[in-house]
Amino acid sequence: MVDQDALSDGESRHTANILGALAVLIQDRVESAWQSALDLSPMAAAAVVQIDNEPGSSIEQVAGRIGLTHSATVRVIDKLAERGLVEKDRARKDARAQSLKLSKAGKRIAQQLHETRNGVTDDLLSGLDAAQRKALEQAISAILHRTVEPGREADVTCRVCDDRRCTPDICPIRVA
Amino acid sequence: MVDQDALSDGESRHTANILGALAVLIQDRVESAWQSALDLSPMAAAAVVQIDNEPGSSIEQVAGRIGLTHSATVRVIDKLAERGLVEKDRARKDARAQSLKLSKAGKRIAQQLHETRNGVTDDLLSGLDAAQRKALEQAISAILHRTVEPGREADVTCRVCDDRRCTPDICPIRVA
DNA sequence: ATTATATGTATGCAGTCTGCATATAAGTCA
DNA sequence: TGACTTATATGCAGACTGCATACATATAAT
Repeated sequence: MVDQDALSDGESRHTANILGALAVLIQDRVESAWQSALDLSPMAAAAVVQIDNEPGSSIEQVAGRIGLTHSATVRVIDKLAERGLVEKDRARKDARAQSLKLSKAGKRIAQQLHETRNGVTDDLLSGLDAAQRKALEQAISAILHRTVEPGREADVTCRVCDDRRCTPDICPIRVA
Repeated sequence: MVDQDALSDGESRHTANILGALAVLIQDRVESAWQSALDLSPMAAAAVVQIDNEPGSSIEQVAGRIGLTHSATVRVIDKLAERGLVEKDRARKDARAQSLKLSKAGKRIAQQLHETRNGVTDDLLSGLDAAQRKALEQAISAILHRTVEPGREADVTCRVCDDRRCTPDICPIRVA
């Protein structure tokens, strides 16, 4: 039985499959390392990153950028606050909203979180030569640029990115 | 503050980060499509794929290949059996073990599951030209071949792969 | 054959994560 | 002032998971 895919090229069929396997591998390694080394769930890690990147954010804003409902985000941040990683302050301008920021311990966790994730992805790349890396960079950039729609999906896709490694002006998802 | 990564090349630092973002994107799209279109959790999908690939497997064997504990796998398969997707029969050789196989509906779901995942990854590749695809294939193959350790991690990484697109003799994780 | 051990399944229990519905507080506008 | 919107918080329920344990079956040693 032949499947009805858009791509008829047999080579690309294989490429698409191993691309999916690579995604599984990366997420498995990153998330299990976060859990075991830092006791952070995937969404807790995302919340930490977002509060680190945009101090003063409200819960609502963080929820939108990590792709959770508001109530789920309230609980994620509640747990982080109980652990002393996040500090809540009612904002001056709008007394409804929380103004979130990381404590010193939270900032430390944020750095470790990025190091952990970067350790995984750097290790994957470390066996490639310069030409292979350049080709990979170019292909990934093209994919992200073409397929990620701006707005919510872009934010959610970048929810755990390291902004020291991908500022908005070079992010293939953001760049025009 | 400069971080202490193995890779000092600034270009590779960016590449590693967007590689991580790509993994997030793929897993988000695949898993949310499975959930909304087929009502399958990520691990339920993996169990279906594994039973499809190796009919007659025991629960224990499936657990090992998808990376869950035995008890969690019992429940995943129990739910699939309740839905009529999986059929359990006590094996003849060993009356302790279940011999799992997919029902007709289960096989249909398995095909849809692969089509859904392939739809996501094919779409990502569809904007690349032949040279880019070839370079990507080659880089991903090199990464998987070098970094995935045989045995448990290999099995778990391949837990939702489409064996019509990646037979063991061409799988970069399996080949010597 | 009997007994001890190992293997495969199943289940009680608890903990985490999530979404929906709802309640409360605070801001906005007619 | 009153109606509406926005931001947060919480009760509730459901899904998923691991640990500890119970039970059945197989295997091996005596």
